[in-house]
Amino acid sequence: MAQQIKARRRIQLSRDRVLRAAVALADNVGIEALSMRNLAEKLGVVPMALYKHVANKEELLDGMIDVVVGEIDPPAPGTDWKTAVRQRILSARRALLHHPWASRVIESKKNPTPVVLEYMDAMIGMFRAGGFSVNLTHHVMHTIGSRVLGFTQELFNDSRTVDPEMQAIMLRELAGKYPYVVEIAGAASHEGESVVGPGCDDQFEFEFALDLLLDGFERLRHAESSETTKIAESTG
Amino acid sequence: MAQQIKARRRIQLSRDRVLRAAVALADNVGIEALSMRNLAEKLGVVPMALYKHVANKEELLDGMIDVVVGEIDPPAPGTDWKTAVRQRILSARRALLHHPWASRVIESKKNPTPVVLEYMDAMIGMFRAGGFSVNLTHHVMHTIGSRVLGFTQELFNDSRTVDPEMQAIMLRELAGKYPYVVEIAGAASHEGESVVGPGCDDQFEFEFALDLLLDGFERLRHAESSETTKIAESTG
DNA sequence: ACCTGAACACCGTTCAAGT
DNA sequence: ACCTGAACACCGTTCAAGT
Repeated sequence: MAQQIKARRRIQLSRDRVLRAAVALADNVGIEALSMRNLAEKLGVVPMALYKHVANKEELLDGMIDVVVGEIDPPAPGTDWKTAVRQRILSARRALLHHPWASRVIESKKNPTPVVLEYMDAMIGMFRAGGFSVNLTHHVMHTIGSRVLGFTQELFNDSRTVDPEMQAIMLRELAGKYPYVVEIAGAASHEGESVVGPGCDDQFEFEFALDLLLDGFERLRHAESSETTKIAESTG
Repeated sequence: MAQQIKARRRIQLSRDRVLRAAVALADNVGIEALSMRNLAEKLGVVPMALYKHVANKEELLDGMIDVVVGEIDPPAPGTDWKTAVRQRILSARRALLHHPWASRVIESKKNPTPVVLEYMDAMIGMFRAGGFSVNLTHHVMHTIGSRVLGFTQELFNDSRTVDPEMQAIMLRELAGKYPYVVEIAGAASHEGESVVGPGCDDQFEFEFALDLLLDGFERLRHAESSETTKIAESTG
């Protein structure tokens, strides 16, 4: 019996196994509850054993990001830039939604991991292939911001589990203090159920914003290329 | 001498004094180095004394956010929605830039503080006064996201102090691996100085994105009101 | 040479003992 | 009743002692 447990613990620890266990643990208990000690226990290993495979917690988090970004579908070949960008971003969103902690960890890093850099490079390449100039592509990438990885920081953070206390307060007192907020919150939840929650359709809002941005980019690209055409005509 | 020190420590501790000291400390040493023990020492007070004025660290952070949001200029009266929104957001940006930790703390909260709610309410009110429907305002607020408070999460986090190691790596190896990233990084730093850093003009990029969004919103509002006019005409 | 238990220097917060 | 020192239950990581 004890031997069996020992045998199970003997499954070779590898960087990959450490990272996958860390991702699973963060998915289950939340990123704030993920600790080196905690993760080691889950793997049936002494805390210091982890340091064979990751230099420190920072590197562990880097590796976890790479696992998540690795779940993003490869770019679809042979489509126009707008469709290609849209599809890839929505795929990134799907991956990120499976790991709610990932966006926060990505933000907290000050240097992107090679895997993230590769993703960004491919995205920039889509715009360049679509006829955007280097400069316009640069501005466009800044404008799209974190949405390029499928997330935005929501100021009202968690719309799924609305604090019932918050909900109660909102309805009585706050309707007088924040009439516009309440007006919008009320309009968003015409589905029934509750008056405040479950809030709005996050996917719809994400795509609404994404499409507004992509339409804006398209307009700027046309303006840019007609600029060039005009110059070519006047000098040609 | 000892009496003098004692006297200084006797300056009445108040919630306000605690919050201001916390903001100053976070400004100086960074949010990750701000601890209850740390802050207490700065105030010449025993750690537990703080708990008289804030229930816990969470509430301390809430209070700190309120201090920062309180630095945002009031909305300018008597201008069109676009100018008013633009000015307020740029003022928010100015406030947030003085406290680099603030955006991260705001994001990490799951319920907005009353002060943030009030700010949001005023912003929503600007759109409503500008003729936006409740639904369109809702979508617009989601689209603008955290930019409404003057910040976006930068995926390449700190453009001011570029890691020299990163810089060195980028130039040699990575130029082959991430050609598009390097192309953009190169174009952004035509000022001279260094090839990668100091990167791009954050303020320009922020305003570029903000204006693209505001233009998009304006277009949608016009589409919406001409919709209404058409219906009014056909039924009138 | 490799592995690992104990220890270090922190945290936020509880709680009981002091005034 | 108020204040506060010690203690609790954590953390990431170092380091020396064991094999």
